[in-house]
Amino acid sequence: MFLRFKEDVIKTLGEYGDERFLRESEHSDLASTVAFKLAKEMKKSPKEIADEIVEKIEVDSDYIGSVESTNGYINFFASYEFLEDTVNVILDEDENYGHLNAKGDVLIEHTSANPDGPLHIGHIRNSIIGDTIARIFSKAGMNVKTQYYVNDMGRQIAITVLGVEKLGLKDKKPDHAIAEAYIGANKLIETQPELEEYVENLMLGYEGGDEDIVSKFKKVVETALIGIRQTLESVNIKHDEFIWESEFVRNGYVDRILKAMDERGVIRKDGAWIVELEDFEKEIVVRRENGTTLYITRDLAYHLWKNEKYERFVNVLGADHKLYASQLSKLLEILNLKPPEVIFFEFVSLPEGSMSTRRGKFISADELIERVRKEAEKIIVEREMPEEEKRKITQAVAAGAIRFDFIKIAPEKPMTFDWSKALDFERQTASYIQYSHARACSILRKAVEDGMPDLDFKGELCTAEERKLVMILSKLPYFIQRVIKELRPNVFAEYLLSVASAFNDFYRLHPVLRAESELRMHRLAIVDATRIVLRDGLELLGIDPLERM
RNA sequence: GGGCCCGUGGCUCAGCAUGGAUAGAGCGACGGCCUUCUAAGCCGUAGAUCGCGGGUUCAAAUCCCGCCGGGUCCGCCA
Repeated sequence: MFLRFKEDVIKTLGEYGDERFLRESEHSDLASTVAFKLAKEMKKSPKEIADEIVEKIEVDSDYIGSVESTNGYINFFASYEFLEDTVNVILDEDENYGHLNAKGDVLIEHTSANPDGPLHIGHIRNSIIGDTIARIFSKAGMNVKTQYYVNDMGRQIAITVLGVEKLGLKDKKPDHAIAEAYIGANKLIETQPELEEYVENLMLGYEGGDEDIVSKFKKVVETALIGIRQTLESVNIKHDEFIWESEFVRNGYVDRILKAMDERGVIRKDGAWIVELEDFEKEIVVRRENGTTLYITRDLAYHLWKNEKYERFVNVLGADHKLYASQLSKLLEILNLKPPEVIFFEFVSLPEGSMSTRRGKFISADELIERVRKEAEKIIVEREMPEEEKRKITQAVAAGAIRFDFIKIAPEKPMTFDWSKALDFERQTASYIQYSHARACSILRKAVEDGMPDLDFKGELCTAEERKLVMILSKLPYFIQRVIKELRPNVFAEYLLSVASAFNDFYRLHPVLRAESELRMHRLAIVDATRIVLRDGLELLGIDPLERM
């Protein structure tokens, strides 16, 4: 709705309707700073210019209530009709509100952690960003698939195979058992360097398709993935597909990409196959002298495959992959293929330094979830409700707290993990939003108990807090659009927080159930519209919108 | 050594793309609010040379240059 208001403002401004000069503002619903820009060339003060523009323009939009010139700003205010349309459209479209009619097949690749152990709190940042982006793209109307690219050909997996052979698998959650084998094997190699050669041979055998070795690798990778999937599920994340790196060796895509590069004449065959990237002053080896491929070769093949199947493909990657990703993109461009759009996120580190699966120095996502759940339990024990419901709420609150804690931070910000903060429910904004939603549900539930309520929003009944709340509700589609354009899901978290906050301001000052007739219907409509936006917004963040808590 | 990212109240962050109206939240601190729709809530107070130094501009947290501090990358590893 806000999007149309904005369009109307641009139209109304005519030749001055440059979107770049529009600002959301506390002084109005939308402000233009165009007068400031014109001041110099027109040799007049911004105030004079703004006055003149406001004088000149004709408003031909039901959504613009008034236009004012203040200190050089041109301030636009939404009309009652805009507010009414907003509430009515939300109530009418319900779960479809926020749909942008965006089209196209989109692939979002996220998490893609090496299957050599459990996900740690750095991986989960990746997962949460990826999953949230996928939900928001999907909401906008795109056909979204999510993929986990399984690095099954890595040295780590070969080492883990060695570990499982030498040390066996402990009886614990599968991904944790795998990590133990991996860490143990690394220690073995340190004391027995001759094992290196064995690892080399495993890798060669796997790429070559040696049946015995292939089945060993498969078992290790699948075991790890069982545990990883469980972890992801506990924070409401589910991938549509798991794509194994080795598939591209076996299905011919690796050969195709090598051939394509060869035909472009960019390969120098010097025993190994080498591509020179002048921009990077670097030589990239894409095929070893012994005929085996490298990680980047398979990744190129994967992206050739993405090019054939999808219109847009987005990767969520740790910032340590920046240089690598730009080299991959450059190679794809040389081949006339589209490079991926990438969301980079900075590291999650521990107070004592960075994490490492190999050294066993990490906090697993499972541990985080478990401890946050225990903390949430402490609050819920005091409530009177069935045990089953308490369990469900605890899980939803814990998963929500974790997801929100990660998603609210801009991806480019490095994070230092702090247990005391992660477990502090006073500062858990997710449960604050869930709680606001539960409050809205509670009011509506009681209204229904009093008999089927009528909802009837009237613009002229709006108080300042109601007007502000409805304006914010009108921006859901606008924020969905922004996330899609900017690939920054944290702005959506910020938005949802503002919805909850505006609702709480309204809640404090405006009794709903005790209000009479017209006012009651008006406020019930606001509550219901807010409920819808909070519910859908929470779902976009992968947080369960609880009706009671 | 070079590239990229971060540096905003005591703490965690938003704002920076597209410069503009008194720099916004939350936590923590202090003082209040449960006979009123869920107190996982609400209200109020204190607290900021926006890392430092220059520059551009009528106007800089935002753009440019230099520096400082932290992170990260620079394999015929993945």
